Amino acid sequence: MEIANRIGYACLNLTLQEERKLTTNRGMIQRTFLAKGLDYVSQLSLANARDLLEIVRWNVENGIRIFRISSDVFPWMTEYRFEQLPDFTEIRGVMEEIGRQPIRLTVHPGPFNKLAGTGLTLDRTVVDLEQHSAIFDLMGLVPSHENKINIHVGGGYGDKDETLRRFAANFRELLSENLKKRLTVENDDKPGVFSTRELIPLHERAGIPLVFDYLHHSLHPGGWTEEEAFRASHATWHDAIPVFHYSDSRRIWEDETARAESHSDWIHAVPNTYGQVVDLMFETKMKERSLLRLLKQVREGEVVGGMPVEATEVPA
DNA sequence: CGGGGTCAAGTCTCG
DNA sequence: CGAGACTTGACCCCG
Repeated sequence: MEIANRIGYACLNLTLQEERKLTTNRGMIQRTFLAKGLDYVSQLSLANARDLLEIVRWNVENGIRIFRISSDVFPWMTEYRFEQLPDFTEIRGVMEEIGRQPIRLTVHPGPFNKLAGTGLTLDRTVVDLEQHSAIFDLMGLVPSHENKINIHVGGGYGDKDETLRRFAANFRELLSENLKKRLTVENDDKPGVFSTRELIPLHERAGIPLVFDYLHHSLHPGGWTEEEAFRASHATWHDAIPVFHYSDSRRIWEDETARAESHSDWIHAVPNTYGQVVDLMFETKMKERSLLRLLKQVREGEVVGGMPVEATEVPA
């Protein structure tokens, strides 16, 4: 039995963190960065990369075939180029080995990235996105949406149509070819920003594939049913299997006092994929543990959360 | 060495 | 009008 083409989770492996103290999030505050500089950055980056390789291998061994890499592997990466790090050769060796693993790797740059922004905000966004793209270059990965760099538009600026025009123009004019081939945009969960329906013009203008997030859609459907938004998003992908994001609402399943948009610890329902092939990124607090539990439930033929379990194969 | 205050960035929403 | 949230807690100082 299979839930989706591939399934995955984001950034953090609780099992390896607890059992072997593995983490890819070693970082430093600004004061330390200014005091210690690139030597210390290099040291932490190498340690992060080595742990990332272990985590990626663990995923492959456990039937997990997509993984979102943390944006914290290279601390303060907007302030230097990777080639400047003293341990660059060694770091590159580890990153190349990560790139050779049979797993789909993605990133999700942070909420400060505003490609529809202006001035210094826009400048910083371009640098941050380019560095995420440079990570995939470092891993030797051919540019495509297989390794998506996924962001939100992240602001309506009072005029959504004009905002999307600015986003598309900045995309065309300011980004490298490799980055353009990797960038995707995700529907947001609040009326002030962009639902899937509102993002369609962005795809039409710039050819950017749309990531469909089920929970965000439920909070901000923007006049479309889940199936409409799912199918419209699915149709925007041409060079890779779509990656869609799924999380259950903590309020509905685990704690009625939680905010509706907060993510649950566990996976309670399997999303409807409408007969289409997708890769699913699960955003749960229990990370790989919630996926292992789901895979076990599927193997044992349980119907998860009363929803149909789809398709046909799960690793033993 | 454990606990708590603090930590780059933008934008929106809520209290 | 300030705090909290966002894809992800971790750093660092002090007692």
